Amino acid sequence: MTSLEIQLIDTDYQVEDGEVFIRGFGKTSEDENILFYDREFLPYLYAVPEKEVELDELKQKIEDTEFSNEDTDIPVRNLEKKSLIDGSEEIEVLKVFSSIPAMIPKLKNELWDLPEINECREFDIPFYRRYLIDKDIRPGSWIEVQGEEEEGDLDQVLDVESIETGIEKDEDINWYTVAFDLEVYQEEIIMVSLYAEDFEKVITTEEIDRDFVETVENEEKLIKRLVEIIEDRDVDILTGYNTDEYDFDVLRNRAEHYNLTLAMGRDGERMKFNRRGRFKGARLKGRMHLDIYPFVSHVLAPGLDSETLDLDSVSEELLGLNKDDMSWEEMKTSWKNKEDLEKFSDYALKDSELAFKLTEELVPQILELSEITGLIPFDACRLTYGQLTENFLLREASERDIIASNRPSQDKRSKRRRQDAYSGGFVYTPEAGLYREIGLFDFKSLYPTVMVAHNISPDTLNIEDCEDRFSLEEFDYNFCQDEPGFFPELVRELVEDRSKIKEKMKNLDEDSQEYKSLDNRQQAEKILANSFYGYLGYSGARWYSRECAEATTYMGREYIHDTIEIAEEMDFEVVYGDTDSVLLEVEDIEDKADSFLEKVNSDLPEFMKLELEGIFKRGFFTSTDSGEGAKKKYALLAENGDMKITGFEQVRRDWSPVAKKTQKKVLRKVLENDVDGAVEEAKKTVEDLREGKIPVEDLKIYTTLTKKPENYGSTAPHVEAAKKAIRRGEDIGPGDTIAYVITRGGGTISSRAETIEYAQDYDSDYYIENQVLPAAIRVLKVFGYTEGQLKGEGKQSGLGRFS
DNA sequence: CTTGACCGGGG
DNA sequence: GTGTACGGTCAAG
Repeated sequence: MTSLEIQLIDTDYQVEDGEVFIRGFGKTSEDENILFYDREFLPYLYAVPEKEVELDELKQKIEDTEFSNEDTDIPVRNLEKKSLIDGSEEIEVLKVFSSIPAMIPKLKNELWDLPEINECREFDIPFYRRYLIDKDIRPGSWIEVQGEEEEGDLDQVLDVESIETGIEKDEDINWYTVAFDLEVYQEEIIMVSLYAEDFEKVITTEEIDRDFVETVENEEKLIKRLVEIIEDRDVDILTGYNTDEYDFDVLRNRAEHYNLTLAMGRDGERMKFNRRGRFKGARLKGRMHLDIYPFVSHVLAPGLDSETLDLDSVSEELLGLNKDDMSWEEMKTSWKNKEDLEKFSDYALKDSELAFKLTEELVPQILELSEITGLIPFDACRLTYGQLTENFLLREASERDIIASNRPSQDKRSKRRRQDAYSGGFVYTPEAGLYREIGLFDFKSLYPTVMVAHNISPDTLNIEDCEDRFSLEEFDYNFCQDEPGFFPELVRELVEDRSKIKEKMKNLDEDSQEYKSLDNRQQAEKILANSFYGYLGYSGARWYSRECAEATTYMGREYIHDTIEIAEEMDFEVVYGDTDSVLLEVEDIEDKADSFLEKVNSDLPEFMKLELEGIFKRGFFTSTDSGEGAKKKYALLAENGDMKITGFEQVRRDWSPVAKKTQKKVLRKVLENDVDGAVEEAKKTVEDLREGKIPVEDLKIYTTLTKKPENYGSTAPHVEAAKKAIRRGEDIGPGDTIAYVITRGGGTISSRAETIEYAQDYDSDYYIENQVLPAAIRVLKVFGYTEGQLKGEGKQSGLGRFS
């Protein structure tokens, strides 16, 4: 008998001779790769009997019945009576075991047809996740596996007999991480870049004068070399940016083309895509392939300022780092003409370097999330917010003997979506204009704390037998306050654990490993605590409750209103407010903030708190077309000169650089209280456009071609530009991003769109009227300027010579 | 105003 | 794979 302390990396299951076994991949602190088999775990579901049915009789009936489906026998291996909590009541159910996971959906259908059975539950939980939940195994924590050694390719292979969890071991595993990135030209891989802490490489078919470049004969060798490097370096974590949808897709197609097996995992099997809805995940067994783009888009995006989630903007926001400045056009030209390949290879390497650095920042968070939710890292980094939350809830429910609700049918989901939307956060209508000395105050985790303060939870909603109810006049439902509900209890645990962690962090060196790991844990807890409100209103949720979500936002609005009222009583000018924050203008704000906070916080229930988020020396709010202040569109200027811009066009990619740059300059001048200077900036750009002084680079607008140009029903500039380029022999197809410029001449705008390579001139009027002026006037109209004035026409009609 | 198509990331 | 899971924006109807 061998006993090993390991951390789990990955699990799946296999079926042999009609029997299922779990595979667990892990690692010891001595860097040994471990594979264990667990042959003792069977798939099951819960059968909930009709009310008047005698459980023992039903048990007997199921034992005596031979279930089958289209000539396949559906074995029932075991039956257990269980008492579980369903909402606010306790129910008696049967736990029905079968032989292999694939039998479970079939068994569910057969059982559900029995008149004695009301419904089945928990029949759609992936087998490997069920295993981890039931065994209380969490990736990222130590477990001890005991069993007999077997033959195998990994350092040790065990046929497991027992697993012990909750092992205290003061050691972390340093996962060996490599980021990679492909460069592709005309559907062939021309470069692979790899980046690790101790290693950087670009593999390509050209000779390039760079130390990190390794030249191979052809594309086939290039793929083989990549696989070899992953294997040789025994990579634990392979990462990249959008590698699921792009790099691995290309890699698989090209490997198929050469009849190569992409065996990049630790089990020697071919890489497979896991499909989940509209996403696919490239799964390498026994290694963690963590694509960070899905994590960024599903989990981080709501908290990011950046509107686009491309590698460049995300790295800029999270790391303060940018990609090398090389456009796709330049790259194509470079490869086609075999010129400047050094620059190209630098660019390629930079991409995987950025992906690596982003990984260093995010993977610890992903691994923490994996530990808290108990999902394997592969899942933790790909699931949506709602799915992450649900998996956390499933585990917490199981620990409390709570039986999970079923996932809603497609029909039910669309009904939920169609239901009238309930009101969300309160947004205060600002007065357009310029403000100075602004304090930004916000509630710490408003919705989670509201849920705790009022015990808002699906299992406290409208309980018959209840002493103390929290009712809202507006709604005909109430929440029982007698016992903490499932959701408030979880929020409280997360929030309390989080403040304990933050307390601990105060006494630690910020650069220490312990500080960093605690920081990642509290981040992950914050992510989860904040997800519950959204989850309750998510149509696909098992624990969906429109009432809970609605009551939560309602109370959130109440608290913001109260805060605004207090601010007004204290003679602060309320500039703006959105959901959980207020912007207040007041002289000597530093001095007055404390008494304001004290007043607000003393009125709040325990657990809720308003904080001062920051002080800004100026703020600018624009107006809508009707002239009233616009919501969610403003710019703030901090003491140190940083601008925080929200909602303006300048962050959107379907605007040309010249429009975005001008708008940014105009905003900065305005925030510096120099409106004349702002007008000058706009006028100067208009003039430069007229005189043809603006480089074409600043005029291109990006749009992605999603299908073949001839398949578009409507005309659009990027489609027309693409059609013309194709006629000239360019290789352009679906997936290509078209950089186009509107050129001079007659006809519609679309007919004058040209890809940047063929743009001989540009239509200055188009750029003035449709790009620069709308972007600039969005800001300057607040000061009474019109587009005409910015074009220079205002001089005649305004205060100029005629007045 | 409602409905349906498109789009994200990557090269 | 205990399968098939988004959400926002914009033009067209």
